[in-house]
Amino acid sequence: MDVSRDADENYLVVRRLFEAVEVQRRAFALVAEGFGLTPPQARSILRLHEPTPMRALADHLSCDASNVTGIADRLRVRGLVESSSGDDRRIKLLALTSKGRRLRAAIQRQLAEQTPTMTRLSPAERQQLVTLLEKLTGS
Amino acid sequence: MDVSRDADENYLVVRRLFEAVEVQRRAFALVAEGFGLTPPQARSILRLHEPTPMRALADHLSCDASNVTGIADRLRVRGLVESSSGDDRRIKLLALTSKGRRLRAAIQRQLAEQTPTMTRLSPAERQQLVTLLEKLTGS
DNA sequence: GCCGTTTGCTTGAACATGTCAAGTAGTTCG
DNA sequence: CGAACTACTTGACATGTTCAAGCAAACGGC
Repeated sequence: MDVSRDADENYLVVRRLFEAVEVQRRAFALVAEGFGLTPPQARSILRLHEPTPMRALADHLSCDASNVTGIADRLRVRGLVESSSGDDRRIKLLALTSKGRRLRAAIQRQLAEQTPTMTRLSPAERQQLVTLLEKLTGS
Repeated sequence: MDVSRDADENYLVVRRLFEAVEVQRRAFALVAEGFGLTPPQARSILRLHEPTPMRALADHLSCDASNVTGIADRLRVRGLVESSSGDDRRIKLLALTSKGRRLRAAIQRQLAEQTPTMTRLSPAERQQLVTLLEKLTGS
């Protein structure tokens, strides 16, 4: 067994993977920018299909909770989200405004149309990809 | 034809995709952090298999050239890269030091071992994935 | 019911990344 | 030769990111 050879071949797979990740990331950033949003801001908007505690948003973005404060602030200034309190008065629930909901729909539409996955793969290939990705993310 | 229904189904595919992208991104960031590098720094190191103009590195990272100046500075301070001039004296060629080359090999090894793609997919599935990704990135 | 602990969020410091505009130096080409 | 282009640097500024510190609310044992 040639271990170093194995490592090389495995790394080729990994490299392809990260190349593809970069392509997607750029595509996403471009769509977000088209709506005047940074990628984390766009991801937040997409996540807010329902009122969501900031803590949950931080988990979704896999970042520190303190980070979400700033991101939410900037979205609030632009009238895209608003926050309310629930039973637990420590928790701030973030929710989209109607303007935010319209924006979210537009982003989804554009992602579904312009993402390379959608434009360059056949429906069958997309299904194959989804299956692999689900296994990959453990969902 | 129910266009909005199509858009919804397409968006589900896109959502899966971006979830997977996030998983990979986190995995990469974690490996990089383990070596005391930020993701762009690690990506730069991986790119420097040969002396590379800063302009080419900027293209690879798809960012502004001015950004690369700072990234290269920080890598230089840590003794991982050094720069030289070629024929065209405007161009700075970045190259790994021997310390940098050792680090690069270690990063590749760890990515090949720890990336979810490698740990959660069978070799056949990995091959399938690579084929799809190549089509996706147009390479 | 009280008090220590945990949890959710905010604030401020410190740093990396990213863009843009402006500047310098080297190349190219008419 | 000179204008235009190219490669890099610098500085200003916004954002994202983490960490440490702090505050307020909720929880849990006793």
